[in-house]
Amino acid sequence: MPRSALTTEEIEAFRERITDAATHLFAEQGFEALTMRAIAIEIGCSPMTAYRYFDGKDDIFTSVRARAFARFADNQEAIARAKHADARSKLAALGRAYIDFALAEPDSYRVMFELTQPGVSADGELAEQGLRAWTPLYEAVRACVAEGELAGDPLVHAHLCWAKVHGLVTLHLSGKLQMGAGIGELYDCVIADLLQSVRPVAAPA
Amino acid sequence: MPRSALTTEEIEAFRERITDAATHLFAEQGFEALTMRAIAIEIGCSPMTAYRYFDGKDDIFTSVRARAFARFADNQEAIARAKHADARSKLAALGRAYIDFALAEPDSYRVMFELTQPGVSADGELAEQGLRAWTPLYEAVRACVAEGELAGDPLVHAHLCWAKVHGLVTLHLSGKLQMGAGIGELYDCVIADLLQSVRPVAAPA
DNA sequence: AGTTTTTGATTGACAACGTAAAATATACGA
DNA sequence: TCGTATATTTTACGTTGTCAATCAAAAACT
Repeated sequence: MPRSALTTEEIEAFRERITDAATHLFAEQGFEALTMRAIAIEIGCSPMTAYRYFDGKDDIFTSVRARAFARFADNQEAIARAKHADARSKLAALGRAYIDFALAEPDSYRVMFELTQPGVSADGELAEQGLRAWTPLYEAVRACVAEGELAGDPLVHAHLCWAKVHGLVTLHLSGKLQMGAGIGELYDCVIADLLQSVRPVAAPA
Repeated sequence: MPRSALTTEEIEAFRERITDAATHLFAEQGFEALTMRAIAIEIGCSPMTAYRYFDGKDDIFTSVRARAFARFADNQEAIARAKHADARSKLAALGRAYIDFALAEPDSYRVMFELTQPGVSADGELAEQGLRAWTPLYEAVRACVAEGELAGDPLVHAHLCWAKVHGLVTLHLSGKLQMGAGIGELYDCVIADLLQSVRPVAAPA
């Protein structure tokens, strides 16, 4: 019949090459340099070749985001696997790692959270890696509940912890913070605040 | 000599018309619909006319962002002017108003914080309105310090408060929160956490 | 072996984008 | 009325994402 159809592995390999090129271009020269033709040059093929492996540019970008989430999830999972004195210090370590990752790779963090346009499907690889990235923090908070360090709903408190680090990182990366130096102190405080909020507190008004 | 040059007021009026049209287009059909030619149609003139009043599309977009910040600043200042029982309840009210604004006008909030590309100048109308929007929160925290509700650096704590509400709102608007309902509870908790963090606490580890 | 058929990759083209340059319209001082 | 400085439009160029048509290659059947 036909020329031997591409294996699933071959397809996945090519998808990975394209995602690699796109990730590289984005990290190197920013979003507006992420072009179909630029990707094609990087790959060494025609601009239309990518269309056989992706639905279009948005799909490629979604793949880039999923990869960024995957690397972030790897990072968080590694911290979660490491030994910690107790649940609270584990949570603090996860928060530190979260911030460190975002500041070490601001482009990755931006592509994960900032350039999110509505209309992307909630399922697929992106959702899966996003869940992976979120799980360590959630489990750490649940552990704090199990050890009696936390009174309320773990889901609520985990979201609160996430919002604190995410908010500070986002404001920092977009240049909104008014304090030039002393940012380190600010991050210390947000970590301390993470731990403080998981102590039993009076019910909110 | 020449045909009478445009007055400063006329120029400002035209700039406002363009900003109006751009704001409207963005809120109505999203970012990708914000086009030079679409603005021109909305205004009723040629696509190149806007270039006499703005440096280009980025400049127009910056003006849209400045306007969004201005409306947000108006909102915050109104809350700050109102009467409150004490400094802590004033801070809580500002936090509530922050969240309410962001959820009521997600497009405005997004244009303020999400689509921020590096390279925009830090001065001008945008920076001015951004400062206006930030000041009420900062002053409220400073008042908490003055009333002995807060031990540390007001600048640090104000940034922390900002990060908390901004982080939660941003995660919510980008669809990252895992809790379908119960979001109201989450926002209640972040407000409570705002107040809790301005109580004297032990020095961070 | 030669032809057909199926699949992958390329080329060409199109509409839309931002915007530089050239051309045109407009209104006042002479 | 005419000249000139200013406001606006027209034209055009390079780039973008992507559809349609074309090309290339390789396995299967005659």
